[in-house]
Amino acid sequence: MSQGDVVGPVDESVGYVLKQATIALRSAMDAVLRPLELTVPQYACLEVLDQRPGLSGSELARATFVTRQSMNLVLQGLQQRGLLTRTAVAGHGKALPTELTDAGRVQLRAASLAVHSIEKQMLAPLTPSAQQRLLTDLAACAAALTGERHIQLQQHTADD
Amino acid sequence: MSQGDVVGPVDESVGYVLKQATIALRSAMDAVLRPLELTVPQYACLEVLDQRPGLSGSELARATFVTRQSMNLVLQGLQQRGLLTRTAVAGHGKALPTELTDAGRVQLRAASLAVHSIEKQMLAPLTPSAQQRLLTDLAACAAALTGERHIQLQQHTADD
DNA sequence: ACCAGTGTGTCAGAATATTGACATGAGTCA
DNA sequence: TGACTCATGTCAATATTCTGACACACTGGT
Repeated sequence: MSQGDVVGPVDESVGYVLKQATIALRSAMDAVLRPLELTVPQYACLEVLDQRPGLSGSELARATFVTRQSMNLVLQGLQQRGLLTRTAVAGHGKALPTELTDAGRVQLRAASLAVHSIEKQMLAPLTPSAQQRLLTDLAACAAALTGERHIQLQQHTADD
Repeated sequence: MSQGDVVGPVDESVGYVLKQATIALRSAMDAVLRPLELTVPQYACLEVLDQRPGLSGSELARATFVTRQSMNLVLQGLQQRGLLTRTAVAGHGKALPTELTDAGRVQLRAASLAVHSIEKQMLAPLTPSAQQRLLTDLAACAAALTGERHIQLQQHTADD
């Protein structure tokens, strides 16, 4: 913004590369998830739920970056297939703790294997340390944007 | 898949971190784009079109990772606002080269500045070399997935 | 005990993107 | 020249997601 920043080709933009990677991963994921009759949001829901049982729909929604309403539809589909339970019907108004059933865990196990295989393939061109660095840097980038309310105190870590 | 791979917390998964970063960027982008009355897809279209004038709708769609149909709607909106032109109406059937108008370029200039500011903020926690590395690695990851038809010959580059 | 404030689940409507399909024009090859 | 294939633009229908809104339950303070 200060000096005359030439825009440069789009493929040097974070947004472009990020979208490219996201699309590629998303596409590969629902290719391997389709045989299991699972969508990506459904898989994400199962995965989070396995690691943090008893989460409510709203909490699940926040954890998977969707709205409560969208998560609700996901949960309905999963519940109808007997993959999870929601403490019966409480009529109206309060948090419904959600948990995986045995069938849900079985399904998740298969899905998790498939997805991890994809992620492994995606990271294959990178060395293990480069993989770890990618995750760390990506998380830092996201934090730099979401925590924009505060001034990020930039400490120059001479990492390379 | 071979050895007993513990699934581990989701936040160590590429997919999770990738989605996190994508959501953060997307959200920040349409926050700064909204005052300009531009959506993210619209901005992407303008940006690509500025760098590669004369592109057809289908080519534009591929460049921005959406379908022809979606791009068509984007183009219609942009055209109605006088931000781009499409060589009149050719009735039916053939590629319509698209170009930015002067107004389009002006609008893009403002949008580009805003978006670049966001991207800069996003990459702020990283050193310049780490930023470059992130882009490169991300592109490599995407390529590893989209070019999955071939066996990727893994050449161990001892980079770190 | 009362009452605002917050969080949650759910319903309804709108917006957006996708899939499927078709007609048209261009290029290729016999 | 004619037939075939391919790519493009567009229409229609479907699907997915989001925004807005409401009722209900728990928590805090008074």
